[in-house]
Amino acid sequence: MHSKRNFSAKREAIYETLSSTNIHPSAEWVYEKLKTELPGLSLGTVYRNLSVFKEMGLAKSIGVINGQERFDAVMTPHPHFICRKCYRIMDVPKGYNIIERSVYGNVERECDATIEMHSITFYGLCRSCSEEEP
Amino acid sequence: MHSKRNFSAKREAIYETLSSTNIHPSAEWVYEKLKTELPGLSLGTVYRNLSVFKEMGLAKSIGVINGQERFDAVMTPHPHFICRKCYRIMDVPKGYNIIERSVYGNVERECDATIEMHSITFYGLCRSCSEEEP
DNA sequence: AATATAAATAGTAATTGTTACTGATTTGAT
DNA sequence: ATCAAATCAGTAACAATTACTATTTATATT
Repeated sequence: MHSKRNFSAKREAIYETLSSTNIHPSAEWVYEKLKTELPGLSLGTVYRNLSVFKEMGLAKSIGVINGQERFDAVMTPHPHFICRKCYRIMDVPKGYNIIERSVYGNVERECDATIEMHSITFYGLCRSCSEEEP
Repeated sequence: MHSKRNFSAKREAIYETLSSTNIHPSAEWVYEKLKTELPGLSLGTVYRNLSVFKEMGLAKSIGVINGQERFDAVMTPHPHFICRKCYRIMDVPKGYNIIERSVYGNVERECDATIEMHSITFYGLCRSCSEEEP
């Protein structure tokens, strides 16, 4: 739709890689994925561009999972499931992101703060990890 | 109640410091707080004991916030509010931790996984940070 | 109480993910 | 084609955390 964004070739490739996977990759993963196709790519460039995307509102951080920051180009708010064993991150449909009306106001009063957003994360074991549990 | 736990003096002090604050401290904060009272305390000891508490089920991680892991000794599941500017973490009453019955089952089906827990986090600006916004 | 055994610690070094810097390259506008 | 601004590679710096080792402290046994 809006594919011409005046991105440099590398920036475009990084965005393309990020947005066409659902694994919520780390910078390292994006770098590994691209470096065969773009031999002259630097890991620093991946980090820098992921920051750029965050500032532009084209990507967000899922948080630091097992020591690495994980990213998502899907900007529609939705929960995630994180496997406590393999750290796989899966999307949960946005329909499950609902916090009951009235909660925002109540939490704002409880915390004396302005709430701008919320996030819901489910934790447990993915299928393949639970099959190999003790 | 269960104050005699056969903890070493330092382990006890670290647990006491962690459990008697509601700021959800980092290892560094616990260390700074204790080092006047326990001049021979090592930062590594704080890290190690926080890990021990996690393994023992006496503490849990709130996640890595602004580059530092933050801890909580309150084990009853409850949401948190995190200020996006000062990274203050506040407790939200556990009554707001409710995920509608049926959601766990649905998410398990959607993700092909076993859900063990969930976490809800609210983000925004705390009072003092919103007063100094541009 | 003395001694053996295990656990915990200080202090330091090593590791890891990430960020900052610098000089070279690429890009976009003229 | 030219030039200023943006982007980049490569490396160094950084910060949080973990690992390691020698020493100390606690616990158990006699």
